[in-house]
Amino acid sequence: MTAETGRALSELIADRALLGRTGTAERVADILRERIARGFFPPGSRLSEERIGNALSISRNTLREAFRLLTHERLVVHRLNRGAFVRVLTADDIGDIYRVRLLVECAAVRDLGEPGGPPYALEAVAAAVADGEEAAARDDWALCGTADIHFHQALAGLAGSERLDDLMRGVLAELRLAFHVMGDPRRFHEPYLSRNRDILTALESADAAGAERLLGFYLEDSRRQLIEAYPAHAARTGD
Amino acid sequence: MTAETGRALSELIADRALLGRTGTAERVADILRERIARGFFPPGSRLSEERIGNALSISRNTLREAFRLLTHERLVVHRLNRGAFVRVLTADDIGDIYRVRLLVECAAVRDLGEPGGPPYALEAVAAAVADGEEAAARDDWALCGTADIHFHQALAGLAGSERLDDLMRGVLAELRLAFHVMGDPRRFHEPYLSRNRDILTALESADAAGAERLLGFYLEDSRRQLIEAYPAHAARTGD
DNA sequence: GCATATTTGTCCGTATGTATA
DNA sequence: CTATACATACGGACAAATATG
Repeated sequence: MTAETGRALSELIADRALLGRTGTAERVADILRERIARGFFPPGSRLSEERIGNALSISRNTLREAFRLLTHERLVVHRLNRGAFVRVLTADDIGDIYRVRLLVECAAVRDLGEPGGPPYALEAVAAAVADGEEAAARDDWALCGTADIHFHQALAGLAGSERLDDLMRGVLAELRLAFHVMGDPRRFHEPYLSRNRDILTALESADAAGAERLLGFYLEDSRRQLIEAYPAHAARTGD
Repeated sequence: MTAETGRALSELIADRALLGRTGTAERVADILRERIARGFFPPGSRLSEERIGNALSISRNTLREAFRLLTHERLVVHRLNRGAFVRVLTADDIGDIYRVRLLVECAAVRDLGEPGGPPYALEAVAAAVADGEEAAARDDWALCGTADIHFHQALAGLAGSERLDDLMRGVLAELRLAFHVMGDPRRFHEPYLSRNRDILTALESADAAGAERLLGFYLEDSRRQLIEAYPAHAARTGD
């Protein structure tokens, strides 16, 4: 058992007290999803049915249902007769994720300029920008990464589509897997703080076209930086 | 048991011979997905664990895993302690589906005009148009609806994104649920045959902007027609 | 290459809680 | 209010595949 795995299991046991109510499988999936997002279960690690089932005091059948949920969110891969593993993204995955982001996020921002759309609801966007700046002030770069993801989720949310929200929630959760195989989160997240605020400012000035342009540059820069830094680690964890 | 349900169960038993190998739950989900798409299990019908499990000779645990898969595809809703039901779309759902279609399909077509994109791969689009025309010639309007969905899936596929393909596959499968509560499929599908071909022709002429414009009108007309015809049935099946 | 131990895949039977008649 | 039907979750069982020595 690795040190990370041991710590993750302690946290799981602590969470056990909270799952008394309804929908056990969904609750288990929620817990595992958060552990994966936080990096307690890093990409590539195996999710043992026996070990996690014992830690949470749930049956294998229930745990397997939770795995199914996470598999469909692409956070877990299921290899036949070998079990469940935390997904390891390829460089192609990252490219595809950014293709989706560029398409959806830019369209959501652009359509704000069209007549007949709902009134701007920038509260969530502004809150995410503030959270990111606050986290940076406290040198909490993991939290800053979370705020950045919330910022982009809020941008996509401006489209007002339940299905696009689901898509982006999933895609950005996947992207987090890539963050965990990158070192130096500060160097990766810090430069984008001010660019997030610039985009918010443009939106508040009703300059949808300007916001879209800034966002396009942002995503292209981010994609390039991530893909260039990625392969070194991918070679280690791929199979 | 209704007549439709009885027929569906016979078909399920016939399918039993095919699911001997691996991944039982996925195979069961495949079968149920096709039955739902074809309308053997119409929107609103209950999917009894015992009945279907007996018909397919599989255990409840395996069947429940199949239900989970379909639930995450939004084809099935799971009400706590009441079981699994084929989903009944609301008018809002249809509106959201068309918002996604407009955004994704138009962007996929538009980006074809940009430099550096992959070479046009219109084979699947052209094949879907031909399939639709052939089905119409044989008065098979269910098959014509299938071809129409394949046409739009192929359009979205021009973006070359695995995740967008998944999104559109799910969204268009949902849209099929709406088709099943509408009568007169001929009146609904026939007018769009020539419009599909017009879009294809524009793409073959490298006129991405023209294709995008035609597609936008198409989707707006289709959305309006569907939503106007929908509420009469929604009132009957909604709860 | 072979034998063993571990882990997963599938299924059953049962106890409990919930909604409906 | 009681009774019935059903879904949920559990624990145990066995076969099959994999990993380990």
